[in-house]
Amino acid sequence: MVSKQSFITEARREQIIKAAIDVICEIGYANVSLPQIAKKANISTGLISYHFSGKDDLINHTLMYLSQQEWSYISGKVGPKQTPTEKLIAFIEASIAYQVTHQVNNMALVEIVFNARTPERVPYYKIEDNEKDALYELLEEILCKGQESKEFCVFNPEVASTIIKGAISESMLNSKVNFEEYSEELIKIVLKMVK
Amino acid sequence: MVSKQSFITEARREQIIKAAIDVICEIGYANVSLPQIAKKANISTGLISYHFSGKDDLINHTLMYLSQQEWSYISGKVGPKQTPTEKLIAFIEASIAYQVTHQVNNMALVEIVFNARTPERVPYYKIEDNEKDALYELLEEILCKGQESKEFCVFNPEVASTIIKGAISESMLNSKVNFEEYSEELIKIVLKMVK
Amino acid sequence: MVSKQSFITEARREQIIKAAIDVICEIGYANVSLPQIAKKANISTGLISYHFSGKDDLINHTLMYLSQQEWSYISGKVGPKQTPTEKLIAFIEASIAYQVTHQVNNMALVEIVFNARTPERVPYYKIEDNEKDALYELLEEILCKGQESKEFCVFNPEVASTIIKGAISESMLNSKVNFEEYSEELIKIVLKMVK
Amino acid sequence: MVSKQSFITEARREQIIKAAIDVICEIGYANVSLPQIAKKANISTGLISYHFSGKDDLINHTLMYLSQQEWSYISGKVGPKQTPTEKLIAFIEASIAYQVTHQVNNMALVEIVFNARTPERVPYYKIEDNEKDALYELLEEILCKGQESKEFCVFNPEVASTIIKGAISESMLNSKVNFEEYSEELIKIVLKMVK
DNA sequence: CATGAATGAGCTTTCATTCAT
DNA sequence: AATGAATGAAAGCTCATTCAT
Repeated sequence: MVSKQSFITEARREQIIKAAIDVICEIGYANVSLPQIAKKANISTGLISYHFSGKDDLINHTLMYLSQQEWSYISGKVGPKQTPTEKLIAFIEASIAYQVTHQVNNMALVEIVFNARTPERVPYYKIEDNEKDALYELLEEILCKGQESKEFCVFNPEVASTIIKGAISESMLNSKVNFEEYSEELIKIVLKMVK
Repeated sequence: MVSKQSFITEARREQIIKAAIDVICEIGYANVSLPQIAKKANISTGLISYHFSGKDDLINHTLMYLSQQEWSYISGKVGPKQTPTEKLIAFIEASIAYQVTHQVNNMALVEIVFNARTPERVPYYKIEDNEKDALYELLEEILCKGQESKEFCVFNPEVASTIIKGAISESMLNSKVNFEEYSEELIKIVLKMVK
Repeated sequence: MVSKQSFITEARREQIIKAAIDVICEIGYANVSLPQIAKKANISTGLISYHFSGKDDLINHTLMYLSQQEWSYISGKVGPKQTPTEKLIAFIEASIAYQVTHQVNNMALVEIVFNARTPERVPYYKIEDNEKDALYELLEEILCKGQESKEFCVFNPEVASTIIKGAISESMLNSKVNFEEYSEELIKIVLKMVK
Repeated sequence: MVSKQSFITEARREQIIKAAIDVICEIGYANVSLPQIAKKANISTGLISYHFSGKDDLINHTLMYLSQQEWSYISGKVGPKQTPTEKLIAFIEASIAYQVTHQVNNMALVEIVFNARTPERVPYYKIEDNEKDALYELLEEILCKGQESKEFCVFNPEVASTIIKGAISESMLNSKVNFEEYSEELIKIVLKMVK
């Protein structure tokens, strides 16, 4: 049983994280401040410090929250599929769909990953993150399984997964792109690539 | 004729821009401040305000500088090539080579594009930038020419260029990637894709 | 009869006071905060506010506690002695011994006396404090009795007591001092002074 | 030649230090804040940070300023005297006179010494400070010279100097004390002690 | 052209205190 | 009697910018 107190705390923490996500999207990571997050959440600034050990801690928890959301969405779509080809298609479709249906989440994730740094000033995008890598590993695993079963041809799976991930990420940046069309085309090209 | 004053001014501006690039790489866009750039350039903070109308202005000029550097490097490699296939290969090779030989420039460019926002809080990565688009257009042009000359098969050139650009960008984020190998593999796969 | 409730209350209050003494020694009066005292006592911050009307109230009770400890220690050693000379020696010995055997208490006392102020910003070391003055009065009484009985020569007892008190206090500040030697020497000199 | 710029800076630094001294006396070390010092000096808070690297730095410079003031006053009175006895008398007279004529300085010095701590939380009164020790050494030197010339009798000079220093310091704390009388009496007693 | 002095706003963090439970 | 949640104020510090020189 979860005590009432820890329930309140958990609810508050999630409320703060969601406010952080909104503010990050609206004004950008570089301009985010605790007072603005507090304002968005209609609480006092001090309450954020009460529930998180500091700004870094809040950002890290927000990143974890966002990574888990993305992971559970995509892996949920891929899991039920049987063959590597089906899984690969599902992976691409789900990845792009997530960017459309969870725009705010996706944008906040990008903002954090490309802006946050460790206290030693190492950029987050140069660190190995479990959740981020989890999606990479899922994709690589699909590609390898496909090669083992001879459904896919011979290619370097790591390079291929990087290409696919890059193509997915890039779609967000090209405002001219129609996501449905892009998704279909990307699947066609990728299938041509791996078959 | 360029006056002596404007010559000094130009030299100063470039000195400041280069210092800004270094500092952005070292501590990240979100942590950059004019005093730190001034320190790196061994000048007073006020001098930056004298040569640029503000922090935003300096960032914008730095971005333009970086975009032009990248553009001239890549287009310089692509230009001499004759056939679309050769041009495509040269584009990919040059793009990845630039990331390796101009790491600091590339990193600063990424930092700015993914962090800076207009005064209205619109992220730079959602705006159409002339220089950024210039590379996109060059790539799309290569692809279209190749399709016209029947060297390339039928595919949506906009989607394809987004995929290629994404694959190039992503390489920077995957620390495990060996750039030479990645470049070769990517060319193979892209050729398979377009042929 | 003391009720169970007030017994618990008293125990809590002493627990908090002792935690306050420890924290004051460790980080200094100027840096002390209720949360840190609560942490040291393994209780919630709110509980301190429940048992004391505020931070000032806690400090005042801590000061009273420390003054009483010192007073009972020293007066306990002096009381049994018979002659003024014996009492004077006992006073000096006990005063210096207390600083050695109750270092933490002594240090916390000094920290509070030299740092705390009334709400009107009057420093505690400029106020007449009953317990602090009690020791002064004891010493002056000894000196006067000795003059009355002709054991001591003629001198201004108030000045002499201030000198003796100062010599005792100062010993704490000179890290080179060996307390046993200092105590012996001080007694010699004081006896020479009063005889 | 001192440049005009460094002159302005020096004047500002001294102005800030003097404001700090006043505020420390008025509200006590534990309550001092940069905004209050700035208010007293009629400048912005940021300007203090511009001239000093931080609050600690300002406090340290204030302490140095106060120590040097005291040292130059006392050593200035002692220096011209010829015999150890004369020097000893001058030392005591000057020490107590300084406390009377420079009450604010003396109080601020006491506040800092008894309240400030290093970043590692070591109290200043447990550290060896050059200026503080300078006065101690001057006194000990006087005592030793007097013993060498047989003007003074045999005693432990370190203990004696601690006693004298303590007697001087304590005078500040006893509000009943008349300083002139105290000075005279103390000299009498000390001379009796050393002769 | 260049500097150093100066300001005011903003940030992160900590604190004393209150209150519902 | 005791806790945890919450607030508002204040702290130290850094910043972007301006300005006199």
